[in-house]
Amino acid sequence: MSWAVSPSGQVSCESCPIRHRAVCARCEADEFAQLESMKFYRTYEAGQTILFGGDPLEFVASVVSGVAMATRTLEDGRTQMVGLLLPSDFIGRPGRKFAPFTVSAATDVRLCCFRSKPFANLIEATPHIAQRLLEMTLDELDAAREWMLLLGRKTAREKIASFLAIIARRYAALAQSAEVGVNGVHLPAPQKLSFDLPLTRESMSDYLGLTIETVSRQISALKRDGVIALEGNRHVSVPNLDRLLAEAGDDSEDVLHDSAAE
Amino acid sequence: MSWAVSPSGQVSCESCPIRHRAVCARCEADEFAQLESMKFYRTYEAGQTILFGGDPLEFVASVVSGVAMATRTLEDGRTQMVGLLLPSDFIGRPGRKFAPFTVSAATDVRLCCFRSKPFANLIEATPHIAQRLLEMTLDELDAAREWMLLLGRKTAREKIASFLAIIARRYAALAQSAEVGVNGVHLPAPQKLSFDLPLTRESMSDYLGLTIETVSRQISALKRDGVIALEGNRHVSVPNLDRLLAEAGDDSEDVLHDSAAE
DNA sequence: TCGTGTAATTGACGCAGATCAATTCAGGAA
DNA sequence: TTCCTGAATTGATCTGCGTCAATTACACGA
Repeated sequence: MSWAVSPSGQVSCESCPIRHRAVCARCEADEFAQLESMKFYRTYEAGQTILFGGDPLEFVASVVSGVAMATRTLEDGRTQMVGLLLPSDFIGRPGRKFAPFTVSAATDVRLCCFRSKPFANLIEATPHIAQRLLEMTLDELDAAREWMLLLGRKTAREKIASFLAIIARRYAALAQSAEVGVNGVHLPAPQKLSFDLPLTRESMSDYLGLTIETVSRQISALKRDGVIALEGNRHVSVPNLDRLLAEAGDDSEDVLHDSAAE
Repeated sequence: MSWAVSPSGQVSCESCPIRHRAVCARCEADEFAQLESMKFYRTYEAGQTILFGGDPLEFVASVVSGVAMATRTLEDGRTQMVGLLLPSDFIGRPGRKFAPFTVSAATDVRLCCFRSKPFANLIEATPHIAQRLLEMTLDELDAAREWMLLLGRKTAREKIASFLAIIARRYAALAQSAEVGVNGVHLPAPQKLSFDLPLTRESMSDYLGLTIETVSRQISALKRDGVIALEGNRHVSVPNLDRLLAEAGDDSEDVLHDSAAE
């Protein structure tokens, strides 16, 4: 099994960077105290497997920092990423006993963990956690549907452009809610932004349903065409976000800016 | 807008075919009475649009009978199905104001509808509905992840075989829970089954991220190879389910038989 | 600073599935 | 039954992405 990395220093929930976005976001003081007493941290290095598909699920967790990947694999080794887990995202399902996919660390990752059983009990008792979990699950389902459109119908170039737009947007949201730079993201001005890719080319190919070579070629093509610029392999800057969005081929960025708030 | 079809006879929840699977499955008598007083039915003919993407969402609904499709479309018309809605499946999201995708009827469809606002209020008040909705949403997310693996990494032949397996399995589950034949499904013996396809070839191509021609060719190939037999265009029989599952290429049907029950 | 191993790029070529174009088939109306 | 119309099949050809195979670039430790 896999919970193999040294735990490290506890952090107070008060100062937790994902306090207002994670599954605990809506908790009242008493619920919060319960969670705080149950929680423990795990850290993983880039490349480590956090959880093998099919393994018994003894924990659920929130991603505190770093990026993790959920992947599914066919018999012959073809693999598809089915979830990209950024800070505040939740891993696990109350009541589920076995992992339906493999989870691994794309960068160094810190998780805030809870034992499955007590967490499931807590959910029964505290509607605020269940409510927030429903909200997050519905958001994830929206993202999955957009991802399906990408996988089924977009060209390789559109896939790359879409991926870059997704990363830029999600990091921008994180940076905004934390009000600090995260993972090397900077937002100097609206319309010009730059960020580090959290994934290798191989992981990008697993995300997009492409080969590593096609990913590389299309990134080169977007660079050649001036849609993006690269510093090193990982750092991307986007001189014109609208141009990138146009390359992504979506009919408009409407739809997903509809908030779930009542 | 779109709620354009004649309502028809009310049905008591007691005798509702989706009573034990839909969003109302876990309700107590009093919650149930509230739902019953709020509900109203809508029916749609095969091919009708139920809801256009971007339209204001005034209702949520459960599919009572028939099959509906959620689809997203790119500017140039490329279309991807992002949800296949069978009886008991839920349409809508509490708090969402606009439809993030188009919903249309693949067969004649009957919906059990609730106005959004009162339904959202009810959810706040009754944890059993929210719990059930969370469970259903998590199931849908599992299905979306399997679908992503299919779209990103499976060959055309594997996609067709997977689709047939999914339809067979979901209908089998429905038939089981209703204990009656549904939509022409029969289960004469374990290992030999037959059913009607609820989708046209075009809808199948939208589901699978293929063209209609490729769908047709691969169905012909599976028939030629004896994996399936056809009567007419819609009725499929599967002489050997294991053979079909092997063609679908999944590493095993493990994973998804893990129940969400505690 | 220099190696060294892994990640990424680039090129040549092949093929699965898309596209374009006829037929053929199925099922409902008269 | 026969006609008629949209759905489905089948064939010929094209092409975007995958596959195979070298380089080349980069990050990291000595």
